[in-house]
Amino acid sequence: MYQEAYLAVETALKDATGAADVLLDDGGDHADLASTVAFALAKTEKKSPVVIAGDITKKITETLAAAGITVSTTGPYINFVFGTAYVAGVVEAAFQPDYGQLPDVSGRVCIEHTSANPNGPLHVGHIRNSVIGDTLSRVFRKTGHNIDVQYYLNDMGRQIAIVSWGFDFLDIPQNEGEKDDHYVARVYVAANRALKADPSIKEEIDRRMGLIEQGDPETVEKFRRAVSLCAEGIKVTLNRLNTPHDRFVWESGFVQDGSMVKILNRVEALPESSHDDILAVDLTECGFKKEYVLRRSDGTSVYAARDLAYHTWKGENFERFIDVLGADHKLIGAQLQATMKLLGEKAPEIVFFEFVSLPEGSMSTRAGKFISADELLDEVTKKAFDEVTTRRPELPEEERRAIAASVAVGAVRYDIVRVSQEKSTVFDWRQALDFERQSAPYIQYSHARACSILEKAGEFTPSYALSTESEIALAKHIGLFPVVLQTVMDELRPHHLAIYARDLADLFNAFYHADPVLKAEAGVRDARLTLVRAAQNTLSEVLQTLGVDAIRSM
RNA sequence: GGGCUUGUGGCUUAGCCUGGAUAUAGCGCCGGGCUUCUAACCCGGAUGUCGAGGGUUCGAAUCCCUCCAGGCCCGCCA
Repeated sequence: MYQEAYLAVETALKDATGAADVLLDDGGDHADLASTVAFALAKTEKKSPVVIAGDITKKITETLAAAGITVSTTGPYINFVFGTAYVAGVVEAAFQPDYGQLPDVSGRVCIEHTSANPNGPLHVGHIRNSVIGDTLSRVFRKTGHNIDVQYYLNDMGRQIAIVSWGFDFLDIPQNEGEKDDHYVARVYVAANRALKADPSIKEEIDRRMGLIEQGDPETVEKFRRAVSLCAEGIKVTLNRLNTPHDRFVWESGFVQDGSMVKILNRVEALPESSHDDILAVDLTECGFKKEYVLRRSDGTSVYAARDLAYHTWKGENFERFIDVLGADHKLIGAQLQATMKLLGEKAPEIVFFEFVSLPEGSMSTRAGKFISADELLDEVTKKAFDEVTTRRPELPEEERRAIAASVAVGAVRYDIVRVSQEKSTVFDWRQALDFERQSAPYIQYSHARACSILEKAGEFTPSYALSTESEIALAKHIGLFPVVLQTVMDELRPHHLAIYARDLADLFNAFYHADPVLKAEAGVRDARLTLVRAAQNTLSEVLQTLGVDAIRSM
């Protein structure tokens, strides 16, 4: 709908002016679209922009009127307002199930997100990765992509060697009811403490690192057990957050199947590679000062080597592959991309997000200094349950618990996704526990209100004759949903969708207060019910794309 | 030291890539609104040197340069 209207305006302006770029933007409060092309033409035509704007308006008014678009001039600005046909078209489209869903496109897309080291539970920093990655995944699905969501499990790292040492030498039993990943973190923290107190332990850790690379069965089994235990706990948290993965890819798999050695052999053949005693790629040509080390002088490989093999595999199986990574991976990520290109392989697209820190400083799993995602979810759920109990004491406890769970996940996700990813943030309990405007519960509440109206209304005949200011504003915003999805796709920045959802809820609430629905006279009632249904459907689709439950009552 | 990145009312934040009409919202503050479709709501008000300075332009929060401040990275760790 929007695309067609945009195109009609653009074509008319191009025909009238002959300009290649007719400088269209969204018009803000003034209009649905606005052009500042008159400024640009003022130089060449040696006339004032105001006169030019007037002339252009005269030329195109009639053509666009046929398309239901009103043209007007305010000083040098040419404004375009979409008419009733557009509004009706939007509401009709949004009335359909799956509004915003685009037809399937060919080519598989891999999105890798979270991929936190399995040495402890996910904390509030990790889940920024999960929420951004999962929201992008949902937007990709919504726009017709066949996607595979992956978690890369670093099961060969030093921290796993430390955990496995802790399990062998520290007698730390699991507490009653303690979640597996939290238990692993406790062992990890204790092992690190022991390591600090007695540096000779380092030798044993190094020995394990060598054994794991050689594929020593006993060591492999020890690592595997520790990693599995932690990963199972992490999966529970991911499911709670509505950020599930299609598969977990084990780092060690690329050593075992020989693909890492294969890719390292190809790297050795590169003119940019140096292999006196280590294997490294010289990336100074690509603007990097540091060489990219893949194999140590003792012959063992580093993480980057497995990463190269993993991404080569992705390139063989996916049209596009996107990694969501913390900003601390910017350098290593760029080096990976550069090396993949030198090898003639497709490079990953990388979405970076900045860090979440605590008011007292940055988080550290090793130091046990973090707020876990589980703790956050528990606290928010508790608050949500109290809220729902205050507001809806008549509901059975089971239902109140279900609402609280949906509200809590929504609140946590929205609090994260609403901020653009390039901003570093400080975790704030007050904000996390705020269920008012600019929160998912606010949007969920609008949706529940719409559902409530529709339930009370019963059957009605769809009608598209809208006229009041708040009706039109709401309908027009509904029409922007597909545009916003496209923006998120283009920029790989999901916060746009969060902002859109908040604005949509704002407009629905304004309409709700300004224009009565059920009590309106017959004809108006049908039209408003149609709008409510379209708004409810859009809110539901947006919430689902944000990974938030569109609950019907709260 | 070098690289990347952020700086918008007291706090949090959109807009910046692709320059344009009174800079987007929330929290907090002040004042109103529940006999009316769910008040997790709505309406109104106060609060801004868009980090600082220079430049480009008819026009700069937006582009360029310099500086200041915060975050991240610069390992034969992952």
